[in-house]
Amino acid sequence: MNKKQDKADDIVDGADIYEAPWDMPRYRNWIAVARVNQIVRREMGEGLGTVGLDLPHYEVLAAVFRYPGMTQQELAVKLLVGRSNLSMLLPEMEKRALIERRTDDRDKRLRRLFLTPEGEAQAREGLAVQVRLIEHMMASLSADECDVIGEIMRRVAKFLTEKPFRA
Amino acid sequence: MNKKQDKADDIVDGADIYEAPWDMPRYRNWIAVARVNQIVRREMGEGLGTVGLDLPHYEVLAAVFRYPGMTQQELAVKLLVGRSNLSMLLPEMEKRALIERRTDDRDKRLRRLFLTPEGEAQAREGLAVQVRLIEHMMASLSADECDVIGEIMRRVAKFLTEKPFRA
DNA sequence: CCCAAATTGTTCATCTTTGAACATGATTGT
DNA sequence: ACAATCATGTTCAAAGATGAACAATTTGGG
Repeated sequence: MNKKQDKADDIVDGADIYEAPWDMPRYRNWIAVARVNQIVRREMGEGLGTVGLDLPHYEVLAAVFRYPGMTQQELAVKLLVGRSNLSMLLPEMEKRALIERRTDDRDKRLRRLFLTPEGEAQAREGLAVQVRLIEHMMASLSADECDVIGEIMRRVAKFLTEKPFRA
Repeated sequence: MNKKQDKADDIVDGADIYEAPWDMPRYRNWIAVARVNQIVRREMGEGLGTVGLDLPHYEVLAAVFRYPGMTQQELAVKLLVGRSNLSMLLPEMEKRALIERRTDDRDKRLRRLFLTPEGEAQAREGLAVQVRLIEHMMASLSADECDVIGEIMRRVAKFLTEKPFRA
C-alpha cells in the first residue's frame, strides 16, 4: 500500500501521494543537497580562518580574481548579496590594500574592481583551501558521478534563473 | 596539450593539472551545486514571505514538526546554528504561541520543543511552499537523476561528518 | 558522598547583513 | 535639448547571527 487517498493534507510527487514531505523522493533528495552545502560552507569558513580570511572577504577576492573589472553591482548579483553590503565591505578591503576601485571612464557611476598583488596572493591562498576542501569532499565520488552532478546542477540553475519560482 | 608543468601555482585534480581552479571538473561541478543552493535558498525566503514566515522561523518549525521533543541543543546541531541564536529566537516564537518549551523531568537542563496547533499549521504551510518550490526546480530532472543526486549527497554528507576537513 | 568536569541554556557585546531612502550620473523619448 | 526615468553606489537604522562568559544541572571518579 503505497498510496493514501483519505487525508486532506496529502502531498503529491509525480503520481505518488505521501503523507509527509520527507517521504517524497524529490524533497528528501534535495534536502540532502542542501545539507551537504551547509556543512561545506561551514568547513570552508573554518578552513579560510587558517589563512586569515573570512567567507565574505574570500568570496569577493575569488570573484574579482576570476573577473577583474567587475562593477559592484555585478559582484552583488554574482554573490547574491545586497549592494549595500558591498558598500560596507569594499572600503575596508580597499583600506587593507586587497582591492582597488577605479571609476569607469565612460560611466562615472561604475566602480570597477581589481585585485592588488596582495589581494591576488590572498585570493590564491583562499582558492587553494577551497580546492583542497572540495577534493577532500569529493574523494568518495567517481569522476563520472561528479560530472553528472555538475551537469544536472548547471541545468537546474539555468532553469531557475529563466523561470524563477512564484509562490 | 592538456597539461602544464611550468607554473608554480598549478593545481592538481586527479592526474590532471590546471592553471586555474575553475578549469578543474571537481571545482566547477561543486560550484554549480553551491550556486543552485544559494538560488533556492533565496527563493525559499521569498516564497515563505507569502505565508508570513521567514527562513529561520520556518526551519525551526519544520524541524520540530518532524522531531517533536527535540532539545534546543539538538535543534542547534541539526540547523547548524549557534545555541545562543535559538535562545534569542525561541522565546519570541513561544510568545507567539507557535512552539512550547517543556523542561525535561529527568534532566532539568533540557528544554524540549513542541509545536502548538498554530505552530503546526504554519509548519504545514511552510512545508507546502518548500515542496512546491522543490517540485518546480526539479521539473527538468528525471526521477532517476533526482535519485542519483540524493544518493550521492547522502554519501558525501556521511563522509564529511565522519571525516571533517582539516585545513 | 563529594568535588571536579562536562553539558545545557542564557546573556551580552560585537559584528554582519539587510532594505529603504537618498545622491549622483546616464538614458530615453519627445 | 530637456525633463522624466532608470541605474549605480552610499548611508543609516534596524534586525540577525556569533562567540565568550556565565548560571544551573548532571555525571563520574575517588
